[in-house]
Amino acid sequence: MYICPMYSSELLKGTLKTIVLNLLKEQGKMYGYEITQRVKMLSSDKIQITEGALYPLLHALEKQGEVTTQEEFIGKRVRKYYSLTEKGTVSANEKVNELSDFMLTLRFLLNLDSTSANG
Amino acid sequence: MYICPMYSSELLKGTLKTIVLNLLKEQGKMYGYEITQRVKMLSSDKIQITEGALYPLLHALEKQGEVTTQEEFIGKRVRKYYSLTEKGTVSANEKVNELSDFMLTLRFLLNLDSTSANG
DNA sequence: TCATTATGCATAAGAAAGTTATGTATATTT
DNA sequence: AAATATACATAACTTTCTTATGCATAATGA
Repeated sequence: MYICPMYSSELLKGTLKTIVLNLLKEQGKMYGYEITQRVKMLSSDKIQITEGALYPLLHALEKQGEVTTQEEFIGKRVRKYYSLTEKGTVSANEKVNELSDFMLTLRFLLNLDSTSANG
Repeated sequence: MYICPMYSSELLKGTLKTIVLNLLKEQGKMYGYEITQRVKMLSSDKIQITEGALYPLLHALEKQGEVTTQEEFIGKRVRKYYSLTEKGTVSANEKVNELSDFMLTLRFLLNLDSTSANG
């Protein structure tokens, strides 16, 4: 049986924060578990954000004033929703632009550019 | 005066090994300093590989049998040339393919696949 | 009904892979 | 002569993950 391989973990390093900020920007507000599931789904299981990586990141973003939180109770269980502040929105845009630029540079460095005019 | 900004260092993590293996594959053989300079040039100074990152990586690659070395003297100064073994060539191809795939996934995740011509 | 899986948060210990700093030495440029 | 460039190497430290653990509620299935 074929197991869809995840990317080696080094690759996620450095992009996780960008992914999370961008999701929050697009979705308005999300809670931690939801973020892990959405990334898993959107990446066809090739990116699985671990809780040990995500929650500390979210806490750090809150501490730095890039996100605010809002708790909601589903029955007896709490959900902690995160949404971007203005600062976080700026940061999200910057991060996405930088990563996009970086990927262009990488494509050039690795000679991955198709023969046509784009890149 | 405008300083061309380097990418935040997290981004390089996870891609350095791929970059080095791919350069060696394309160039046949290279020495450490040459690698740093080529990446700097090809990236318009936006990626600067530090020696503290590069040399330990090259030593690890040699230990794992992915590269072999060959010393050459330029006057009294030594240059240590690295070239890929067969194993290293396989590894280079795998790494580049994985990174390429990962970037596609990222573009999708981050909604960077604009319908128009730019990104 | 009881076990398993899913949902949902959190944190601590450890590993990986960089940065920064330092060291040594030769060659070139100003 | 001093500064910069070339060329290697390694140690201490930091960042940022993974892995492991813990707690608790909800849903599913045998």
